[in-house]
Amino acid sequence: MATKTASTSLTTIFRALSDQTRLRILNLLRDGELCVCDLVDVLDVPQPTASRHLAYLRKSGLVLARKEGLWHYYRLTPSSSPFHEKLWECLATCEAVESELASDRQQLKHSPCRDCCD
Amino acid sequence: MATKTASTSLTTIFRALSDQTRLRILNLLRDGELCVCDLVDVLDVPQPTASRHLAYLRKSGLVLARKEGLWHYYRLTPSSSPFHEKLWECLATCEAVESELASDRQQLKHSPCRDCCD
DNA sequence: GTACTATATTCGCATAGGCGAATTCAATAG
DNA sequence: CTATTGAATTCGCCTATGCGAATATAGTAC
Repeated sequence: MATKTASTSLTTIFRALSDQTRLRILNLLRDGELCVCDLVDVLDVPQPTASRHLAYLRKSGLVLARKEGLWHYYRLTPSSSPFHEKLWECLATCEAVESELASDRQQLKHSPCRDCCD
Repeated sequence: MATKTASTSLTTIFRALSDQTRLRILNLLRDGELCVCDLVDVLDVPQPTASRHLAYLRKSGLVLARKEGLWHYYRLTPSSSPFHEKLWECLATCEAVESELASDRQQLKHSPCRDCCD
């Protein structure tokens, strides 16, 4: 199973971005770390769905997790290569293409859960 | 089928990049346009495979095709938005991550078919 | 210990998408 | 017209992956 890991790392990363829910998660994390409840709230998806996609993003190395009591905070992995840096720059331009991404972040600002976790 | 087109255009593009063969094709096209026979030669894949992936890239808007007699030339779609531009910049950094992409382009320089088509 | 809460994982199912093989289409040459 | 060549498409088959539902885990409070 791990035989082709090395040669497929880039495709794994792009595949992580090829799902609307994961793209929305990554876009939301651009503002800083969020707990799963924040994401569930803004994305309006079942909690297991959010967790599943976060697991995918963790495995592909795009996000990092941090536990604090019951809350698990996720954040974007800091860029560690020119590729990684360009990828985040590319992510930052996605909002201009899809309005849903922009409205997600707008909603985040007014989220009551966001305030309590901050 | 076209109901969710608008909300999935970004994911469609990232999915196009999430396949190793398509990634190799896009990377090769960074040097300029190539015909299908060039790609088949360098990628070492069956011709229908190359055509199938090129069709995918065409539909996702990442490449443009041009006919000239029997030959079909493909090239990267010129960037038309900040997102598109960043995506190509990101593509340009992929070679440093995966050596296969770099060796593909090396091979292209020595390809006899490349010379005949040029 | 039990109860509660936040998150993660598993299961079963359905769809998407990749591949090899064969076929078809398109353009040129004779 | 036929033959040839470059490219595209179709057909089965198989694997990957997304989802909803249910369950499990982990941490806190009592």
